[in-house]
Amino acid sequence: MSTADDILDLAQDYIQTRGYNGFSYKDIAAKLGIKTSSIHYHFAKKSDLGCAVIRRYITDFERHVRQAEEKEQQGPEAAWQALDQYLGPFIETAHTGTKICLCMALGGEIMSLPSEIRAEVGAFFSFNEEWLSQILHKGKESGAFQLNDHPEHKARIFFSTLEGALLITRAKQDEKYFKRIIHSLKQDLAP
Amino acid sequence: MSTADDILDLAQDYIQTRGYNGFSYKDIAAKLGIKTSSIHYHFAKKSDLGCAVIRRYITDFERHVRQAEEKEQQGPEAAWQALDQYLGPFIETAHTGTKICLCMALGGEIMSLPSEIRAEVGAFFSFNEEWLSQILHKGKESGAFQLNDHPEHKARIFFSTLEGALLITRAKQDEKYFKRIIHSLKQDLAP
DNA sequence: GTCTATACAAAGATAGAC
DNA sequence: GTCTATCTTTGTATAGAC
Repeated sequence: MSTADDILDLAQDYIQTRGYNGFSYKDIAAKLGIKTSSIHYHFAKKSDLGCAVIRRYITDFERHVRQAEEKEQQGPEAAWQALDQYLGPFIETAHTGTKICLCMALGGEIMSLPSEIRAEVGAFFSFNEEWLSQILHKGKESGAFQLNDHPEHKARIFFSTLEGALLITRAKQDEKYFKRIIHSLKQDLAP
Repeated sequence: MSTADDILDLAQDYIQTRGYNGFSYKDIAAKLGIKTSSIHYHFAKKSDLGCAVIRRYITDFERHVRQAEEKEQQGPEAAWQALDQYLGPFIETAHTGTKICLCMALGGEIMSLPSEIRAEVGAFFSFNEEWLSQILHKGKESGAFQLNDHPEHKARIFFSTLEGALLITRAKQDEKYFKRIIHSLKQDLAP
């Protein structure tokens, strides 16, 4: 792992815990045992670092979701497996007890962020909704899911709930809270 | 309106738009045409200001919700009226296009906040869940609502969705998004 | 690629005059 | 209650040596 990767890892960790405006180059430098000027060598400005973090996050997330699509061939169990694959990172995040979704953290301070980062946050949210919408639609066709609303609407509700629950779970320091939400969300889709 | 109130108003506005770590005494002083030392006279430390803002916010919110309880006497329409009264501030916030719920904004940076503020954020979330849980329970009894889950679980889902949707709506700059979520949430409760 | 040195502005805060 | 003045620390960033 290169220094640049170490910096990205730490920056992402800081954003997910303290927010973009809640950490500095000094924090990262101290943890890595280097000087802030070394970080500026890899990422000239803080906004460059922020952009790099969110782009990597989205790329990794989309790769993860594409693996879910591979599982989701046809048949009822496949749709549920794809949904579980999708939910994995959210459950892991909740499990930390200290982090929320990176884009949720950035979304909370979005009016103070450079426009490049704003755009990425919006794109992440749209991607999730569209992907969920598709899988809900397919799951409905295959009989895996039963929906009381249009797939697009259901997808938005589902995603808003997931993200909101992550933040609230952390504030309450109660991982069980999140698990119950996941359970209710899945139950709501069951035929 | 006193200067202290003006400071509180501006601080709240800044937190809801830019986050707690996204504004400074200088920002507020500039807007009010005073010096930062004058703000320190009213609120010695930034954390004092933060605490005052969230405490006022919660007090005002609880007063608003208590008015909803008065509407919620008995009968099916009453439960729906109480719910609409409750939803008012969320809809107003979404309408600004720039703000999210104060506690959501603080919740996003909670790991960087003083413990007094952390505790208030958690209390706000718990209050909302408990209030919603009660009204869902009563509405179910009166036949106003039909629930496919326990009132406590439904309340948590409902609240998580509401808060998550506020943040996502702002990031996407699409108020219609929030209105559709509200519509779906209400439809889901209808018998 | 990392360091030292440095600049320069911003942030949080205090002391004391008016 | 607000001001001026001051202080300290932090944050972001650059120049140039190693």
